Amino acid sequence: MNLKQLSKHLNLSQTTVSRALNGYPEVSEETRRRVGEVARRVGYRPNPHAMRLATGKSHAIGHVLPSDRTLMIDPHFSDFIAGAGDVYSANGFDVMLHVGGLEDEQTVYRRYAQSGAVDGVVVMGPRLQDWRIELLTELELPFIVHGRVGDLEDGYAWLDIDNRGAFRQATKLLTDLGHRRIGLINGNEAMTFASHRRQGYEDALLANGLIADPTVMTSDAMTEENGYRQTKRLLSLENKPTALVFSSMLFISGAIRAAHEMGLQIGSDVSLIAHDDGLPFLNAEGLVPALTTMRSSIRAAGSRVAELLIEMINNPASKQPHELWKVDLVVRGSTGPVPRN
Amino acid sequence: MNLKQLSKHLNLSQTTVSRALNGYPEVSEETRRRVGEVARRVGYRPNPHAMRLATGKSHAIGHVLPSDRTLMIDPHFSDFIAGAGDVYSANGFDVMLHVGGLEDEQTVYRRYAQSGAVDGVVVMGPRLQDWRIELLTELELPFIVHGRVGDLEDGYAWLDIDNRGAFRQATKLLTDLGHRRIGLINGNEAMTFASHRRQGYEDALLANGLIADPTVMTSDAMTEENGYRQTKRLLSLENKPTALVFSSMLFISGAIRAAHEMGLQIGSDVSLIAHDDGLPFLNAEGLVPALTTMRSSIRAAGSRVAELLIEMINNPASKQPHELWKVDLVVRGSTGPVPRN
DNA sequence: TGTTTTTTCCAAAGCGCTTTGAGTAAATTT
DNA sequence: AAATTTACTCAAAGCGCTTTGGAAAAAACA
Repeated sequence: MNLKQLSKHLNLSQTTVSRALNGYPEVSEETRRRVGEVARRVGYRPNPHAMRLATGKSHAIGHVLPSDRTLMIDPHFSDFIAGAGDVYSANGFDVMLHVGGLEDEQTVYRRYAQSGAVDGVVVMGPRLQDWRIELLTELELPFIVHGRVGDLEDGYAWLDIDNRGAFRQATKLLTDLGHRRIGLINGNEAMTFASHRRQGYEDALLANGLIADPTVMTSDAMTEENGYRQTKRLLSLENKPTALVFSSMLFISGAIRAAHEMGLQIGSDVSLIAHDDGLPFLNAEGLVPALTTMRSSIRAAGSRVAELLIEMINNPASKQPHELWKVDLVVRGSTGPVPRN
Repeated sequence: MNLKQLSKHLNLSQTTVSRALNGYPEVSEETRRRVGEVARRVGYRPNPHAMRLATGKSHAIGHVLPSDRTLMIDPHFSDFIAGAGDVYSANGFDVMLHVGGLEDEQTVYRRYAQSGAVDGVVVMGPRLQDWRIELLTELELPFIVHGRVGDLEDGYAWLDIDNRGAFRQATKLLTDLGHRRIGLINGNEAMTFASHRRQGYEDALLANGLIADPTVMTSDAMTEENGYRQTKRLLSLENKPTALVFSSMLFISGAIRAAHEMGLQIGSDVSLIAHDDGLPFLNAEGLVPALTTMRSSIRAAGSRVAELLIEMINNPASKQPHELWKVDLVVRGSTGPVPRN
């Protein structure tokens, strides 16, 4: 059933029916009601391709997974998109996903922009230097970044969590507990989030007159295995740290394993604290002892990013949103006073 | 730059240019070459919406995440789609993703079918009873299932791994090592894959004259926490199992944690074996001892599923593919002879 | 009553592509 | 040389929607 048939069925012109359906004012309430009624009854659904062709709007959002995508993004993607998806579909937007393939990432964006395949894109996993911002700006394709590009705050829309503040606070918690030698097990620091986390960590150390020691700082793919290796390595050092700060829950199982293996009690012999994105298969509270975390729902971020982008699309005049989310520090049993000896 | 402009530029009709570009035979090689050349030079790209409207083909594949989606799907989704994405983009297909939202899942499929928004869909995470097969068949929307629906093997396209065989083999490995009391820590058995795994486990037990004991079998969300809890619970039983079979690596960190905590040596006091989908952040080999696994790349499955679906779409006459993949059993240090005492 | 404004509706022109049905020039047959 | 085939190319008609520019009918005004 298409518009033509529907309008014939109603004894109205296509124009009127279209207008009635799309809420234009040039049609009487009575007519609108009648049209809506019949449309519903016969199950009329406008053909999206025709609509897109006619309007030039695609009602779709693009998500392009970087081809050099890493563990910084992948395991978190499902959750992020789960949050965003709710919002998209509530607003009648489709999501167009692109991952890998021969076509290089830049080409994909160009294609999106030029063809109007999507009305906007969300940029995930920004790096300290990120060509995507420039490209998308030039292409005039609306976009929002989940995270930030280095310390750049203007000229593009973003939603980020306060990684720096979170790690500052977390590290401060440890120094307040008397720890003086604190390790950082970070993700790849070419990524902005990891860089910011390191800064926060260093902030807190500096505030205590401590200087960050590269020998107890790592920057690596966020895997269980690296969590294990690095923890083991750091805790085997001559001058070993008494506390460790982790950039991801993905490290944690490995870290716990390493600590156990070395006969160290978590929360007393060594304090652990991790950033927790709320991945549903890794619950910080279920650990023993429960893990002290910096908690921030990546899923909620997904929802909000989607909202903001849709707002930008519907209202291009609105000003670029910049949202910095506070991260909650949840103190649990894995952090304790520095062991004396 | 659109077709009209391009054809004017070439002094040819739109028809000829279109045909030249799309490989129709009615155009001379010389013309085709020239058209291709110029099109490339000016960066002509057909408008996808117009193409879709004209042909009725969308060149897009739908992935609908179940609204009651679970941990059976989510953490694996990124990897599956990473595999599929390569194939999609190599073949010029977009992926249309739908997750959650108000609109119920069934409506989404109906919309897809009726509007031609996608040329086909892949069904993920099939259950023992799954309404999606019936619906999609009725809608005549090409689809392929990753997994199977209960024991149904015909009437729809699928690619599955031999879960039953894998778990039979894994369990047999344990019985061969002398284990007689073996626990199963499974995912939600309403899902086909989990059900099949249980069958395989039971097969092997039966083959040894053992009967499956429900007290050492669990069916639960695949999380670290449940891995810990269930392992701890089972290993605390009066008549405790000497070996455990896990349906997912997601359980494993928790399980190891539990074993450590109880002072049990993995591989000697208790044997562990898990199914490994190859999630990149959880490496079975990096564990200590390295974990014995049933390994099957979910990413490779994604690629193959995509290939098969595209083949079905391009060639509707072809017969429904049914592929059952063998799962490799990789024996490592976490399994050993039953402890005597 | 005639004129102007408002309300309600419509015909037709796109949007950018594919595809049908023909037409012309060149090559081949008769 | 005429008739037939073959090889190329084209004009025009969709695909199903939105939207422009009016027109007719109804309401308001003079």
